[in-house]
Amino acid sequence: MEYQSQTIEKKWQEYWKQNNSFEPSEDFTQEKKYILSMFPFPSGRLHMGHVRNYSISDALARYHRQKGKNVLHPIGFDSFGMPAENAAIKNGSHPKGWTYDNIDYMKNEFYSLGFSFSRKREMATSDELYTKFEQSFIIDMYENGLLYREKGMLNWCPHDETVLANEQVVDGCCWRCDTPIVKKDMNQYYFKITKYSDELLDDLKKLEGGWPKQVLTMQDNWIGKSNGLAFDLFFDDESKAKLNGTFENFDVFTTRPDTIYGVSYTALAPEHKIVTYMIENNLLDEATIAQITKMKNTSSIDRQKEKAGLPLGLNVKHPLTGKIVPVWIANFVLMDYGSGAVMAVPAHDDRDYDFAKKYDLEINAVIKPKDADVDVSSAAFTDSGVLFNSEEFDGLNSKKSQYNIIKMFEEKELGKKTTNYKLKDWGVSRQRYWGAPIPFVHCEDCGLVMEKKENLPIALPDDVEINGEGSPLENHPTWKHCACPECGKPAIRETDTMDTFVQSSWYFLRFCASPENLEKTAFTPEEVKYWMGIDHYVGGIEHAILHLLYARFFTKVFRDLGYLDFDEPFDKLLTQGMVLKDGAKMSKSKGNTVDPDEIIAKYGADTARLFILFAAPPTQELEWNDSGVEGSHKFIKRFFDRSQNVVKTDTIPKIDHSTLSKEEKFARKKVYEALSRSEEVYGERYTFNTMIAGVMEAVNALNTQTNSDVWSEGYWILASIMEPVIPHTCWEISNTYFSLNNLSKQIVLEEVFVEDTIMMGISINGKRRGEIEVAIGASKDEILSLAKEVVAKWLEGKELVKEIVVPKKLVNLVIKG
RNA sequence: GCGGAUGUGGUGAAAUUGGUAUACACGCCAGACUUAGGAUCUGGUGCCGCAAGGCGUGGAGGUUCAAGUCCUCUCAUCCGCACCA
Repeated sequence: MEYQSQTIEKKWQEYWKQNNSFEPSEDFTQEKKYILSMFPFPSGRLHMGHVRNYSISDALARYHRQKGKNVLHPIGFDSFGMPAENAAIKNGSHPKGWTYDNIDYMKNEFYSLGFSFSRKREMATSDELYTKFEQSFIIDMYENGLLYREKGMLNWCPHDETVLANEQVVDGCCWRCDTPIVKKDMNQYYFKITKYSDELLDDLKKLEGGWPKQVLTMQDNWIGKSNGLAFDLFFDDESKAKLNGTFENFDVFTTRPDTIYGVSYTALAPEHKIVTYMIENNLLDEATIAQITKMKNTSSIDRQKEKAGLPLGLNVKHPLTGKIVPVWIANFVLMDYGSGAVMAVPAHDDRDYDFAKKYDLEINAVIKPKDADVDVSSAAFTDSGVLFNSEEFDGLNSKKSQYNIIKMFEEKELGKKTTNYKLKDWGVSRQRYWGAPIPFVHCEDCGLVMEKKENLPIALPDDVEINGEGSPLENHPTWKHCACPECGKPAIRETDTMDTFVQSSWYFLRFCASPENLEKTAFTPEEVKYWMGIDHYVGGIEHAILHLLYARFFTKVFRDLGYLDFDEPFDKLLTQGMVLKDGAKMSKSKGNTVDPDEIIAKYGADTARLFILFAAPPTQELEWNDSGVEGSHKFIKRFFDRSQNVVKTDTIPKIDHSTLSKEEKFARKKVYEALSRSEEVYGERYTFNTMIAGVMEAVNALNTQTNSDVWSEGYWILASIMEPVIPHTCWEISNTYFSLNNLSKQIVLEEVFVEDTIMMGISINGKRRGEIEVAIGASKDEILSLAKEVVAKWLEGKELVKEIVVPKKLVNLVIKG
């Protein structure tokens, strides 16, 4: 029989569907594995990145199923989001119809690739049931002070007409459409993720070993914890008078208190409240105000190009020396970090230095290298060192003096030790239609009121006009009008919807819910206790910060709300590399995409899966290569074709190893080597490419002999090992010859590795000069004398200095002269 | 600038603890079978050299009997963060 991918693949896909082959058991006494790939956005069609993602998780799922584990390998769709609305604007489709059509199409693609997902647990986050539970969680979070509404300067994307979280601003532009963002003052809902800053940071330690180092570092940097000193700078009397007595002081933060005697000016962010006050009260001349306004309206990228600022005509007193220090506005001071004001030590900070040089401000060095003088004539000295010109702290090193100076500030109540974070609260409201409505109501009498849980879900109206102008919910004629849940009077429903990252922050918990209970609860404590944490989470590195940080945050919140009792959701994280073509990431705009459907039609799903897992280890980039795909296809054909040598059997053949020929023994050894390598690969290393290479070697070795028992045993095992990679082919072979009995746990027979003789390399001074075959029990002397014979011509006339025998590996002879 | 990686044949890549560098595959070359081959099978293929031999894991040193692997320095590429006080 010739290999017909179409026939075989259709046959088994249908079989798996009919037999519910991949549904997890509800028996919680069994050992479980929860294997999850990051769920996709239903963009329309699968791309190769998806195929790679799910090929990896499917291989792991199928492997553990063979091992007898209770495997949860679910799939869903992250189905709210802007592209559905953009499609609506572009071609008049309805976001809902567009989304669910895409889901249907993509589901078919998934099953045509043979992925072993639990069909009963399929879901989409835009399902009303999902929204219902999510809104309920939101209410809980609000009640517990983890969600709040506040007016603030927000990142606004003028193109998408919506607010963005700090995390969604990339290089000052919208992460989705690349439009430069502007700041806008408006009301917004926030999750209090900063409450968990320390825990999110500290628990990264628990993930070491399970998560890639790079991701841990990225999260660490993102949280951006830094320790230092915060203290107040007081205005002199003249400045106080200028400010009409409204401000006495402002506070600053520094991580380098050791440099404090070098302060020669201070700087405020242009958005600082003192600056705002001065502008509003006409304390600055028009030219200055114009400059400040211009500075504020400059994008963050442009602001970075050159340091700029201007003096405010105010002075503060140095907290230790009492010296008068001028106050400036500087464009490099960020309003949203620390207090939006800094003490400037140009001698020991690059930014302060540039600024001081530009405006000819004092540069006072107070730190010098341990055994040298400091020179700040051309650049700041930013290393730590030894203090001088620092009164009582002279001669101390930076570290020691930091401690002492903070202590002194605290004793004199001038300031205190402080920790700052880059992490900000997560702004979650979006002025869009296709998202989960935020379940609140604005009542004139009662203020902001939560919706009652029995009224959930607050579902989206279907009859909306989506034209890209404003918020469709805001513009809807009736939807927002409702009765206040508290007093019953007419009120206005919140028209903002939630950031889609809210849905992806808990979907993995929803998958734990038994299909029987879907209507009743989001999930039960027993269900999540059994299935979580996720044993393997597979996805792209692009989610290293946003999604993974938010999901960790939600897990901790849910723990504190009593829904679950663990700290971290993802035990092991596998970040797959990108799929490239011609050296660049596959993308429609570059026109270098390969359509999975076409590959399936031409070669079959198994070929696509094999190529993807064989061409590179999963964490590395994968270069798409058409002839490589051909090669994978050829191997499957050959593997299928050679199965003719197998004799039908329901149990693995028993073979007396001692009676076999050399080739037969070798073939068995290769088969079992492939098996033991597969254990390592599926269990811990995930380098599927090496495992597949091992199987290819085994097939090559089987091909050098004709013993039908050896063939049958070999295929019994190889079809089992390869089933997670090329499931259709392996089920076909296993069904034809083994009644599927071989798709189960395999046992490594150590006897096949026992050999009578062994090859050893001979090297002289570390250079390979020959090899010998020695009996397995040969003594060191026997080995040495044999080795010397083989390399006799190299030893002639030389003095033998040392002899090293590494058992079963090699002999190294050291010679001189 | 800070942080994280990665550098091995013509190509994708192996080498688990320092122990025969280049497994497996692609490509290429030769042969077989074929009306034909972009099918299939068999063999060859790191580089230089007729050979003996020499040289080879980005580069330079070092440790070791032995280094792709460990140490020091350096170069290149990729990714992330980036005026974070």
